[in-house]
Amino acid sequence: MDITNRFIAEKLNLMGQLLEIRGENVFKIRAFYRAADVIDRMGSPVEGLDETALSSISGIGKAIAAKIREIVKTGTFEELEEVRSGIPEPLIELLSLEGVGPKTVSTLWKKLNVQSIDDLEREARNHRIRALKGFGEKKEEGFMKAIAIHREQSTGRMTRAEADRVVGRVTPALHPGTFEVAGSYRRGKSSVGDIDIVLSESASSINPDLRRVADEIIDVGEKKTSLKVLGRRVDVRFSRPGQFGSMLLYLTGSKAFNIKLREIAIGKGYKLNEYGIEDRSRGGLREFATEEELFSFLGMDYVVPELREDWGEVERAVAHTLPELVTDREIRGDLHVHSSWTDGKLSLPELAQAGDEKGYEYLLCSDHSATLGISHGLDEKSLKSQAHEVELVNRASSCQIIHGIEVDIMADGSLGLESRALAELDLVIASVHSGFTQDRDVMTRRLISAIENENVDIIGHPTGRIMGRRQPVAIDMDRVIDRARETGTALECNASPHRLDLDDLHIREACLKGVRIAIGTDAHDPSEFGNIGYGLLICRRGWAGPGDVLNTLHRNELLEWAS
DNA sequence: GCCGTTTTCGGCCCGACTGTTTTCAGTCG
Repeated sequence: MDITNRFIAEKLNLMGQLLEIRGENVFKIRAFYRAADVIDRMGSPVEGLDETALSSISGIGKAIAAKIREIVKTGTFEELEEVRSGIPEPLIELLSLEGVGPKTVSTLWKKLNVQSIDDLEREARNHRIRALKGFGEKKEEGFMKAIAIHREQSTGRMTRAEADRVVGRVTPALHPGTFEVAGSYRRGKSSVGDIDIVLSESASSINPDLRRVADEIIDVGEKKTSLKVLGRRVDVRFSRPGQFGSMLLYLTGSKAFNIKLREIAIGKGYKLNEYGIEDRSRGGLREFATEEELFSFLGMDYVVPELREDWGEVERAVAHTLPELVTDREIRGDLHVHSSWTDGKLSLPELAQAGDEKGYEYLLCSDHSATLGISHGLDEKSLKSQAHEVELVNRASSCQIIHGIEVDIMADGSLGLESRALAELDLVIASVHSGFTQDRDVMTRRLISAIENENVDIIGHPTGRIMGRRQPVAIDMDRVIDRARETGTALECNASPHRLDLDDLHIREACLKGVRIAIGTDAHDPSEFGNIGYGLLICRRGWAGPGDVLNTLHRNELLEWAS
């Protein structure tokens, strides 16, 4: 059985939670959380690393390195099992309740023998909690409410499309130029937890407008207001215009990035917070209306939001060696669209026209192959007719249709169409659409045999994940990326907000190794062409430069690359 | 438990908000 980074991170995280409930040293606890976070965010598996290699990773020392080795060998570690044996397992679920942390759990457990959410509900209903020191009526009500929320929704994250709908509802209530959406939304993450907005107007002047667009007001304060909009949490933070830069920086995060920046400030004798920078010895607050001024004050280059993850960008900004990222100006076309020849809505002439309107040089028409029954896929014969129509349409349009296909990768790694048919096409995308539950080794070999096929140019949505619906397939991405580099095959960044596949970390790994990325919207409908922006954000988060992305090539360069 | 061109010991990001309190603990982001 493979030990994934996620699995290791979960064990370390669990250790942190258990130690919290036990009331251990907070810095020891933090060390476990930090190590878990570091492991979880690493692009390549740590399973094969020895203790020396592990402890050279920042945030992992000798002790945790040894525990990771133990997890790889046995699936757990001795100290974890020891701590776990003294604490009832359901206690941990209590931590997922809003407003309930380790101290609360610990007190409830020791004083009232509350071991589960059901226990807590019973005690709260019988008003036995208010009798405890430090607890009262409000706390009891809060617990009941938190339990209700917990049961109602195991709160999933939003897709970017959903986040855009929430933002689109809130921002008309705000005045242009007075606000910025911050948080993971601004960083371009593939999914978003809640929406954070920084606003340079005062609470009193704007709150009535916000009330109108909200389903519910959660909190109202002088410094921040929390709303529920379209069922999602929106936090609005008020800032004086003169302090807007530091507030925006703070609320954009990521948390790890903020901590790194504060450490840099400390190293220079300053204290950084959301109001500005204080001189630790002389006092006095220096304010920043823009983020650019703040970065400059700290001697750093401006770090775009997409890079703010503490993946090495802070050091690069200090050394003035930040990478050049791909931008929308360099995108010359969409490398994955469907037509009405199969399950798409637009005919080829309509596609070409839509491409024109987007200012594209080309669109890669990649309909499904016949093996995928549901979408009336193309066979060799219909591909020939389609090729003929493509030729006709291209004569009348400035946006050129590149004739391709999205061919199925079958369970055994073979392709859904004969090589003879594929060889006729300009570009071939190969994707997995079935048999997602194969084990890791089989799935990896399946993808690699598609990569090795001489006709395949791009692997479509390589992990197959669909947000909130389907987990990514088990796959050895290192091996896939290595083989893609050796064969000159590109990997897709599927820009559908439900997929965003590959995601940022894998894009980063691929680019580091010299594998090209193809951004494709997988559009079946004209409204989906705009999704290209989501894919672009993910690529930028993966540190992709213009040279890493196939869509920056001119049509003739692209066709040459594919041949 | 982790970390280090000022440190191998003594630090570890910082503030808002709530509910419980007469000055603070706990939780959250």
